[in-house]
Amino acid sequence: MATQHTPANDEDAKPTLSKAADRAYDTIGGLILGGHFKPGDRLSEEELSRLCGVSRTPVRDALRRLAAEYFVVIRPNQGAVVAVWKRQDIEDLFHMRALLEGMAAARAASRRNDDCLIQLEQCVERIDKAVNAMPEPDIAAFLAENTAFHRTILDAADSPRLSATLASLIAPAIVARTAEHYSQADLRRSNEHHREVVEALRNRDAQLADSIMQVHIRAAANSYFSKQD
Amino acid sequence: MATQHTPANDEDAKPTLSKAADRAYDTIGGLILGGHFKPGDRLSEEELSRLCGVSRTPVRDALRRLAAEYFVVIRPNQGAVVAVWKRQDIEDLFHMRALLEGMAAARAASRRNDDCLIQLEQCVERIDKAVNAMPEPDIAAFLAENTAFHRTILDAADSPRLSATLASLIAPAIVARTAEHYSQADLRRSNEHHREVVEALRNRDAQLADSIMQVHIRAAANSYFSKQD
DNA sequence: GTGTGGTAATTTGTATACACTTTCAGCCAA
DNA sequence: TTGGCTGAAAGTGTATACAAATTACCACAC
Repeated sequence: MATQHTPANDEDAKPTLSKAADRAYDTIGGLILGGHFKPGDRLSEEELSRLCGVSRTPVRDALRRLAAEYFVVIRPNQGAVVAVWKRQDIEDLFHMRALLEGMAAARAASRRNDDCLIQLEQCVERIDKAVNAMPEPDIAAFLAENTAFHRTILDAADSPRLSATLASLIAPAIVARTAEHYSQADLRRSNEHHREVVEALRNRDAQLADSIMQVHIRAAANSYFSKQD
Repeated sequence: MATQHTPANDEDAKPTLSKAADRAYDTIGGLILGGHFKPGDRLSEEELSRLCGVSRTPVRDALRRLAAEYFVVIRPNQGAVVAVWKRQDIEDLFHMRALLEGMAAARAASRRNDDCLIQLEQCVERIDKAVNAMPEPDIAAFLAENTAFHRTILDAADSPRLSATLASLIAPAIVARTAEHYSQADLRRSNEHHREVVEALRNRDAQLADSIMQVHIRAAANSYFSKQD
């Protein structure tokens, strides 16, 4: 899910970005993440269609998708507003993520193959490099590899429904902000959790993998809120 | 979400069934549940618009909603097909439901008020009546009250995100088929679980509520699969 | 007979016009 | 001034026409 859409006129390297609905989705998502629209703001379909350069039809489609991911809230005959996420909502999000990613880790422990382990180890190494980069941690690389790590486990769990549900919970906004709030110590500890998860998967210890993953997510939640305000 | 309006707990008695998109949603969902469209069948937007008596626009809207709830799968430029649920998918569904409804029960244990308890007790009594109805259990009444019971707990948990996520997991199709597969003994045991949950909520024992609810959902899964084939 | 290419038919994706609902400003009456 | 009514303005919901993409089919070459 590409939420990034820099206003700089980049050559459309991806041929199928021409899809109006996708462009609307990316543009609106970018405007929300970029702060142009703040929580509670009303989103007029006509205004969005102007901003996106497409008609209202794909804009409506994009809004429904964003609503399914809880970025916006749509009330019948009253239009869409940017969702307001209270602290409790985000706590719930982390809680649910912890449960479901724990389940994913447990299943991955039973079903993993050797190739999966190799990939995970590579992720861990790359995250190490990103965390210890000088003069300061490479947040972008950390994010990319962290996402790859969790996605690899999710793939190994081999449950389409679990993947889909988790995808809607791991809002890119939250993940990005979490990393911003991480201190270097937090990042290091996070990757230590990754190492322990890999070890549990290697030993096919489902129970342990579940527990560690839950600890991992809850630690992320703590970091998020400790730096919050 | 609202495919059936059971008389048990309708908040908005507004007969806004005139909404074309809602009618399309209900109609298509009904055709799938009723077996007119079988898993794997292709869903032509034009054909559906004829069947629903509305234009393609609300049909597309309905299809997107159904896709968000995993009733159908939409592939870009290739239309929608009725989702095929393999046994593993349904097992995963129950597993996720167990985790999240357990979480809901735990939170409800902390936040419940007395009115909530009263409602739950009423549900339990009504379910008793439905289960012991002569000459045979009243499945429809059981379903309605069972849904009301779980929804009451979900409301008491007071977590919009949790409610929304669970709503997408508790596909009406599965719930209905589960009840069909229940024996009378299963139904009785199910309501015993309900009683235990209520007792845990009364004592504000979050851990116990969580555990019982997970047992409750897993028992439902067992009943589902034991009668399956 | 089989594989390939190209064209036509079907279907999805998008744009636009119109109908209906909500909202709010303005006005009248109490 | 306040309360409620009315009607216009704005915005969402729906229908339809058109564009783009996919699929099916048939001719043709090998």
